[in-house]
Amino acid sequence: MGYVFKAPRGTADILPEEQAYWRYIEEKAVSLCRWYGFSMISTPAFEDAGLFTRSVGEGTDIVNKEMYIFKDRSDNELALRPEGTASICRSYLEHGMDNLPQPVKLFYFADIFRYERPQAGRYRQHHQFGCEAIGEASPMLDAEVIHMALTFFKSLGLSNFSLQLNSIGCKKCRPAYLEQLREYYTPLKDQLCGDCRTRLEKNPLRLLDCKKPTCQVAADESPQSTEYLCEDCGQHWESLMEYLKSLSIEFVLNHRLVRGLDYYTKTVFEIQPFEGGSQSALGGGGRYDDLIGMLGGKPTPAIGFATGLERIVLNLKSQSIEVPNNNKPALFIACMGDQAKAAALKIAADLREAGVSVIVSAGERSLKAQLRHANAVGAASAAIIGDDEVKSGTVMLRNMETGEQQEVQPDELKKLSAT
RNA sequence: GUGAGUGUGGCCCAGAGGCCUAAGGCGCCAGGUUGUGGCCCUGGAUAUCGAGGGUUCGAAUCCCUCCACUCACCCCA
Repeated sequence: MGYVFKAPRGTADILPEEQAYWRYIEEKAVSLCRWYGFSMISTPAFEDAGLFTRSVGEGTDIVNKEMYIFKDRSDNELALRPEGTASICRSYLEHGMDNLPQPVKLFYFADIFRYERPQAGRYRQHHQFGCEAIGEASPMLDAEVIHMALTFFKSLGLSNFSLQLNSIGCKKCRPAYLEQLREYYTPLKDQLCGDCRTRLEKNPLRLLDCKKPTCQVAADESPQSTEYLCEDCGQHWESLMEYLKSLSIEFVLNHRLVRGLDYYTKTVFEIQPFEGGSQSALGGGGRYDDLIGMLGGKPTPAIGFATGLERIVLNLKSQSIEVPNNNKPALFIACMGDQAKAAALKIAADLREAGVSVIVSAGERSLKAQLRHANAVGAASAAIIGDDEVKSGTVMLRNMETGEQQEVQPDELKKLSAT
């Protein structure tokens, strides 16, 4: 391994043998989005850093210590996107999508960058599939997005997860709740960890998801946000649960689920695998009714969801879920002699035009070696072309499964369908 | 940021001061009679033993420093 370059820490090559998983996931996602009426959108991998500091929040870990910030040659402060939603909202505003029929439903695949210590299921560059429904406040949409997320995982064959759900209110009712939290926690201050003492001042919500045992004990007894919702949020919350019920969606009411981004309002949810702890969430999302406004748009409610593809692959593997592999060629052409090579090339070209996947053996190898290769790549059939075949204008077609072979006209090969 | 573990050919790994000019398996290449795969057999290529320094007559094996990777914590996907 004395090479000069390697993939930077926290990044990974997705090798050919891995790609089947990725295609499997992407194809499911795309067709699912069509069923739910979402259209695909792509946005740049980097944006003005301010977009994220403003939307994700100054006090969040993502902005504080995980964002890839850099200045370009014109001194613009840019950041590799640390999440997907902010960019989508920026694009929504920039392209006047508020003039489209609402809600505007968008989905995306995006590389996400966060400067973190890598470990299982966590990378500095990872990939998310996400969707956002912008411009409608109804909890129907919350239910639909949640339903879509769950359907997505189920359609992949995953069932080893639970839906964690909570409502964290809005800017009207949250201050009162935060006040309750402070009142509750302040007498307990001495039992809290250092982080939580500062959270008490800066971001009391985050007190709830601290992992330290002593802090957890405190969190168990803490006031619950759903008890302090305002009229509007309370109604929203109740209806959402009704809708979920009518969709037969089970969930775990997790009053300590608060999520790490500042822009969430009302509904928040996370999909958590049964194994792997809380740091291995498959996906998560929630409502962000104030975000578009924070970015300079008129008040526009929205809800979204995102999931990490690496973590899905991890789960597909741990659940031993098989994914289709379409990489095997229908035909491998072995050839010997200059004339045969030219003929092989021509036949392959014609077959591909006819929709048959073909690999032509190139180079100077023995027939034995060529067939070994045919076997290794999993070709269903092999065509052998040598001097005899060149003379007669035929090819020897060999079934790689049974070993049977027969002389056929090149055109016959078009019957071989791609597998 | 913090803590723990690991670093030997493309991959998995043996090896614990001299028998290592480094074993084995997988994979790769070639051959087992002339144009035939998958099994089997034979042969072959590929290792500055993570890097640098030190101890020693002698180090992959001991010590130091650094680097990388992995896992965990924080937090998220």
